[in-house]
Amino acid sequence: MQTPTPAIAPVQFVPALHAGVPAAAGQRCSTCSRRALCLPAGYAEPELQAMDALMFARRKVKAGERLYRQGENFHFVYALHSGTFKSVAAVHGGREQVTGFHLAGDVLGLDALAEGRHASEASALEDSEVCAIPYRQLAELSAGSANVRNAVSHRLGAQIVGEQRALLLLASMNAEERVASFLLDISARMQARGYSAREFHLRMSRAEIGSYLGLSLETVSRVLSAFQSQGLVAVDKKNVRILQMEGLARSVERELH
Amino acid sequence: MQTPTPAIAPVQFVPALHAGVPAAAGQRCSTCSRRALCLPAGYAEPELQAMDALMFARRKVKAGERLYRQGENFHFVYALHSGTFKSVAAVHGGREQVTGFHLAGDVLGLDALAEGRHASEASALEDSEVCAIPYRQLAELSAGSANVRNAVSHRLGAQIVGEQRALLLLASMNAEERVASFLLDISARMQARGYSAREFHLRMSRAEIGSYLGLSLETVSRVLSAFQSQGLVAVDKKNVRILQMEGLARSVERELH
DNA sequence: CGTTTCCTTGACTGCCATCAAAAGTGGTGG
DNA sequence: CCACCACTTTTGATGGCAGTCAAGGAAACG
Repeated sequence: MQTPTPAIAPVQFVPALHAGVPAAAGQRCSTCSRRALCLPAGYAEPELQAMDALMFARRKVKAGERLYRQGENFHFVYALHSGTFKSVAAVHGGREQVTGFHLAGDVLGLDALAEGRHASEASALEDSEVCAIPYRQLAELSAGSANVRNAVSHRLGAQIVGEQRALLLLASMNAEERVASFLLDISARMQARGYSAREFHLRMSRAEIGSYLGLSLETVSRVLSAFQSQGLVAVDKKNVRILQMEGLARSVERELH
Repeated sequence: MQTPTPAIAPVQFVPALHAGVPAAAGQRCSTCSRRALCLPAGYAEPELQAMDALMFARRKVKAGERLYRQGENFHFVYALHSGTFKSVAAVHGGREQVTGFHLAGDVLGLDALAEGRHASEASALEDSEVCAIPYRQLAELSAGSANVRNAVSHRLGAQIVGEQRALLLLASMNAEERVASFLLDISARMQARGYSAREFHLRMSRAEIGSYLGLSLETVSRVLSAFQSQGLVAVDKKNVRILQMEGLARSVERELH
């Protein structure tokens, strides 16, 4: 059997500053209030100091602005300090597909690892702040520290597992199960960030939820109305209050009739 | 805002041998015919020697046997030397969902990176051989070598991108587009391994294809029959011959009416 | 050779997309 | 402050795609 040339694209690191957008340089992880949620969770003092030494920039990103675009060269991973983002992949026919939503502490941009180019774009759903961490420097740091290696690996693994969960959702759930699953997911992530698990504000539109869940925006709206009339949730526009957490959970798991 | 305790589970490495199954120890990447396809693609001499020094085991896995199970502790990543595997995640209600198919050169088991436990199970679709590489040793190797780091990162990134592609498929394609997309994917991967892109043997059942594509097995069968009657493919049981590659590609992209 | 599993094809049903319209919301500028 | 416009959301009516149920046939397995 002939072995063709390896399919591994060399990762290009261009040591240029990211285009546009003023940035406050020199952020310190060691004094950051979001540290426990973020990439440096579990770092010891030496690694924290090393992260500090990177002196990476914190950028403000306004609602609707993009952090990176599909096909763009890979320079930075972005730690989401505050705000909300969506990831969007453009499909062949110009249509867009939302592949994920991101909250504070999430790390964006890892989908560029394979090809050295971003496979999706990330845009802000509200005014947000991100720490732009040069990936090459992070990789170098990981050579010297098992903690850094583990943290990066953990993020990558979490993204893989998260996408697998989304696959399960899309492949095997009906509309009600998908929407219930979505609400519970957001709820758990809000709680993990210290917010209420029972009441939160959705930053994304029905159309974006629908794209993410593989449903039309009308179906999302209808299911939310149905949940409301069943007394499971109270929905007022983008504000959601969960009234019966277990009822929602049952909506997800009731596929074994 | 209160920051809760970090959600990072410590990865447990138990230095025990993998249970059961006789194994031929001491494989050498440097003399392996699959090297160019596999994890060590792009390694230089020093890294190859280091991989050789791991002296990891090659295991034979018979059709139907499992490499690891959901929830099992993470010890090894598996480089698929020959054969075919499927990854399966069990959903809450006992139902199963195929999350991927794997061919020679693919690396299995990376979904355990996040939690230290496998998030899915891998079972062989035919008699196969895998190289069981102790992850802890691979991680240590990656501390010293940028090539090893890049190779591992590249695999992780490829898995992320691959799952994103599957998300797009499930969220936005109809049955014909999904099946066409599946056939083209298998075709491209066979070609990348030096086999014919136009004629191959599917190792998986219609039910497994359906689970992977989010379709019923009957629908998979019907779409294959339809493609056959359109002269796009010739299907005989599990043997597939692609007659009009462009026709299939058009089936995927014709969603912009 | 019998048994089991897999595949194909048909008939029917139902879930959800699509089309459509009305009501609500937010932003802008006169 | 209010009028105006664009956008989002909700709700209804309809139709189509694919799931489900069912049965016959083919292949694989022991």
